[in-house]
Amino acid sequence: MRREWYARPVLEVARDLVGCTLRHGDTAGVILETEAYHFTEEACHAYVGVTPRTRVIWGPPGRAYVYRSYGIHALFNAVCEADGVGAAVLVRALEPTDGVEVMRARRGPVPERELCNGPGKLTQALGIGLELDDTDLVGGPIAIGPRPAGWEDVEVVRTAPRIGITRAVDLDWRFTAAGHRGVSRPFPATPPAA
DNA sequence: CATGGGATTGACT
DNA sequence: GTCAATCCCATGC
Repeated sequence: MRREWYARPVLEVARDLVGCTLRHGDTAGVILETEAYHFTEEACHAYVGVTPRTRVIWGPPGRAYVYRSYGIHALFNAVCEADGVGAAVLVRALEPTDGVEVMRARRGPVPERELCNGPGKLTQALGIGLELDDTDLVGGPIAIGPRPAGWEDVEVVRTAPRIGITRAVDLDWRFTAAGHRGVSRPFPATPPAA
């Protein structure tokens, strides 16, 4: 994708990312689930302003924000909106397409469906580590491409509140591919009010 | 300089 | 269902 593609409202990018291909080296998968984060809401790391940790989120769009969660896992985000605006999309789950054998080697003996069905799992499967923080998604080691054959018309569902956060939990900023519900975790206990 | 918490996962009861 | 692991860094004294 070109840089302008990322320089849009973060909710649009989060929605459009579902069905796209995420690639690193010989491994790749189709994005099944995303969450949007914006500096105006408390759950976003950038909420606190520009710090050494959040510098990348506030930077130019089309770059990777990779950070360590719970001291153990690397989570991958695509930085969005204009330079100077703190916004990013967290990729929560993939359907593996390329390099499945490599993924299996990295992930260990887990069921096929658990290779990439979580934000920390997919980074491990694709070999995305903290050293790729602040790398470019335009011509860099990590790339995001358009929807592959068979995914052009995937239905994107704006689902439920985001997962694993303790603040701003009321925002429905999570998107999934229809038919792949609960790819990373079971649906939140409280589904969106009908 | 010390402390507390987090956008998670996997193992165990 | 519950709980520990583990480290970066923001915050407060």
